[in-house]
Amino acid sequence: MKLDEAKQQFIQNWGVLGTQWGINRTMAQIHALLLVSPEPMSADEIMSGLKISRGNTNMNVRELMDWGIVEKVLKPGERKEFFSAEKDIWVVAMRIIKERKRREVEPILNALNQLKDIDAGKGDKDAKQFIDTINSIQKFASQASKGVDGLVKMDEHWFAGTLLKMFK
Amino acid sequence: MKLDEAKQQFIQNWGVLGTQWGINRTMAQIHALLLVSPEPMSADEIMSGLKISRGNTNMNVRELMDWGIVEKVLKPGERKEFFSAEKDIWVVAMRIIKERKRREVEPILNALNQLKDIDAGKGDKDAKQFIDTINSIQKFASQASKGVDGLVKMDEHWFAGTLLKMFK
DNA sequence: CCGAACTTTCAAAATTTTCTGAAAGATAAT
DNA sequence: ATTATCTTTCAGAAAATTTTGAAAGTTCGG
Repeated sequence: MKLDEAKQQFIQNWGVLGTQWGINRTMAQIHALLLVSPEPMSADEIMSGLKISRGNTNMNVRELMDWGIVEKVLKPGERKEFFSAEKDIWVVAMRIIKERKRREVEPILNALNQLKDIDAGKGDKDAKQFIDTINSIQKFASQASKGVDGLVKMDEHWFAGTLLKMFK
Repeated sequence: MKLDEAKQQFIQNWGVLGTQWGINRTMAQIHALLLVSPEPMSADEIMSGLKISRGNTNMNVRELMDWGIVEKVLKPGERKEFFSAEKDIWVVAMRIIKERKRREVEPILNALNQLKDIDAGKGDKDAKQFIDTINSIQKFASQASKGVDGLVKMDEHWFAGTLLKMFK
């Protein structure tokens, strides 16, 4: 298989995986493209590389930057902006997990809290069961959330230097 | 807040969370509805509870059963089928994680394997870098995958009885 | 200031995903 | 074997998401 062909395949696969995980296809593809590009790429290069419009490119690159897994790179003497993806997959995964937790899990946890505030007669079986369900979801989510924090913190500190090299 | 109101809210929230994680809104809502229902529900009850069509109901209930987090329950002397959700959130989470791994992560890992098969000259820098990237993704994914297996196995065995009670 | 080079925005169009409802398929009682 | 009850299917409709591209905005050198 030719190199370019392999890159192309990789980009497609990454796009599909993205969709399945609730990320839009193009965003995942741009990420893949940058991942396998030895050099930072300009908006125009991304556009022609993936055959997508300027607006689409701009929008999704910006979102990738929000996620902290793509950065803007300026080349001296060039007017254009270039973009490059974080190449360390472990770092990418940590950022994504951390960010999803912040954006999605935390708001839900808050919302759940309000739900426990129910007017119920003393012996109201149903209300009790409902509150139990909510409680158990909360307990689970907050444990998971702590687990993530732990992982991230580990990574940010010394652990990064040693054990985690195994993942690379 | 009234109990029904709270349930309603919960269902909506769960629907939103589902969308963000690549699960369709209705499926998540049906799951939520069953989660907070003290009794198993029939297709008709789900339809009227969520104001959705029969087809939609049938399709999504079936999918939830595929995921192993909802089951069909037959009541003696009733012609209808009833459905009930797994109430233990830890079990739900394990099933989902395990299933997503099987359906999504494993196929990608396979696909990646083929990509390393590249015709490259000996000193081909670019090809080398590409292969490195693919390798590191594979290594990461397979570690993560093993981690999941470990978690699941733990859960299936004795651990369930002890430490994991913390999550409930 | 002006204009060239580039980036951002956003309304409308295209695409993808989800949902509906009627028809066809089961199953069981009579 | 007929009918009543319930489930499944699926083509077309509706809704949601994504993409486009042209116009507006920005920035910089001269």
